[in-house]
Amino acid sequence: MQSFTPAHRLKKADEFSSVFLFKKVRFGVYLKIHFKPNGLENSRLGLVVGKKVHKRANKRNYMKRLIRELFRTNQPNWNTSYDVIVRVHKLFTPETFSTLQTEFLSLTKLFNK
RNA sequence: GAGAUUAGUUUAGGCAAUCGCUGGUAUUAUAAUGAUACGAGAGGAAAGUCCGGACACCAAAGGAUUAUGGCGCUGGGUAACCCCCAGGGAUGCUACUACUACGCUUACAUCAAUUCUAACGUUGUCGAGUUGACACUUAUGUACAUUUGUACACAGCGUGCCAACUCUUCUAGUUAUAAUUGCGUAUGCUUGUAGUAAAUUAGUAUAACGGAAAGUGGCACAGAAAAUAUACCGCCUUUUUUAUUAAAGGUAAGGGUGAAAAGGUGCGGUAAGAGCGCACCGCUUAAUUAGUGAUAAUUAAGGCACGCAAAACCCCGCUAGGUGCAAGACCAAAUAGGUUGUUUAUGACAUCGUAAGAUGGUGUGCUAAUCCUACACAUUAAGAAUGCUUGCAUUUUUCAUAAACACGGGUAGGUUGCUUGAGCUUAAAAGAAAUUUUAAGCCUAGAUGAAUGAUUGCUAGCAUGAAAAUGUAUACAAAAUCCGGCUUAUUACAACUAAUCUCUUCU
RNA sequence: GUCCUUGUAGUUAAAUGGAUAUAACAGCCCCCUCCUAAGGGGCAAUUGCAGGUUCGAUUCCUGCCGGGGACA
Repeated sequence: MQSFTPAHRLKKADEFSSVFLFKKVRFGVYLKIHFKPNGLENSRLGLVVGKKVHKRANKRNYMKRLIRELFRTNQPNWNTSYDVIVRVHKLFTPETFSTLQTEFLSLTKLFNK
């Protein structure tokens, strides 16, 4: 089921820091993905988009929405449920969206069934 | 008329499908979340946080004063304003008028210079040199007084001028004609160029636009003088001298300095000058008239006394209590703690010592937990009743410690504040406008690691293209308690307004 | 979210509203030395940006831009 409810969000600071401390990272040109398998029914997503990527809020919000959409469409294919934190460290726009999509899929190929 | 640029105002594409997200309403299940259906879901600046408010809490009897900050032409609008509308004056820019200078075109006449040609002229003229005379200059010497001056004599160099002689060149010079250039006068320039202290008229733009005649301070350098005016070069008079040399006095027109020079321009006037007098303009004061008022106009008087800067201090008038929705209100876990309440348990012991105290035991702390060791702390007081062995025991109250439960505060967390409002749309009325009033209709985001997205199709539009068609479908930027403004960002699309420039046509 | 503070050579600082913006260290060039060090001389700033007030602005005023910090 391709849905995205509040149960799919990482919210507390403890949850974030536990994923960071697990120290499993995958790098790409635009993204950095921290992940940790959790024992829950759902995978959960956390996003980090810093002000250094772009100064304006509308561009940062756009990037967050795109990543959330990719997470929503792809996470039912994963073998178990993970806690995932995606960090953006380069600006992308609607023109570079397709390269971002291929990058995200290659980075999350590990999780697939 | 067309195009471009700049500035400003308005607008900020539409319809549909699939998969998702956040609220709302209804139904239904479960017990607080799920399912189904319906309908809603980002701006003109949501931004910057620069002003003004609503709202909430805190403080505060009421009033006044002081300090500090803000504002500052007039009238109106507004809940309020560093906001808006209208007006006043000021300043800048553009054009016009007037004046000045320069340039160009054409014409005229005369003068000057240069050139060409012709005539006259060669007993001439120009240049250079030598000699001499005179004048200036004055070393030096002598005499007299004494740190220097006076008188006399006076060489040489140099300068000026005159005379004579010598040398060199071959045309100088005069007259006439023509050409060129310059000056002058007049005319025109179908926007020629540049400027103008105080000014005229029109248009347009700008803004922290009270007071410099309450007081204190400032105005570098330059310059005579920088705010109590003053006199460098000058101008004039008188006296003086061989001499425009010197002295005294008058003056501030002109020059010079500076960002700024003590009302401006013109005429008269004067020895030269001066608001000394007059005309126009500006300034000050008073009166009258017009206007709600800022202010304007007119008249009279003054005769310049009053330079700039308050975005230096300051003075005058008006105005402001503080903190911000993370305000504030409510519910409330674990752990710890509470001058709270109830119940239960334990304790207030032994030896030595006159006493102070010491030792041991017991308890608590230190540990994730247990034991040992070390360390730290505590080991305390008072009253009543009953019994008898009369100073002991028991009971009880108070006290201390521990545990449990309750209570209240309160953290994490949650709920609320939260969106019906100085609201929006339409119409009518009042007003010059900002704006206001009335009537009818409407409900239009509310997130919290923070929703409003992704994909696809059609289409308005834009670009390319003869067409078919192809491409693009976009600028600046996203709510965070809510409103009114200001400031800043943006032209992608479309419309309108103004200014400037270019091109074309007509007169 | 509400506030405070600050911006000057590469760095750290200075400056009365008055003219080529000052000093130290670092950098570059030249001199000195056989070479280096030390020493001497020079260069290097659109005073964050844009407006305004003023005869004149690093300084005064306004608006933007950036840096740092505080509260909870």
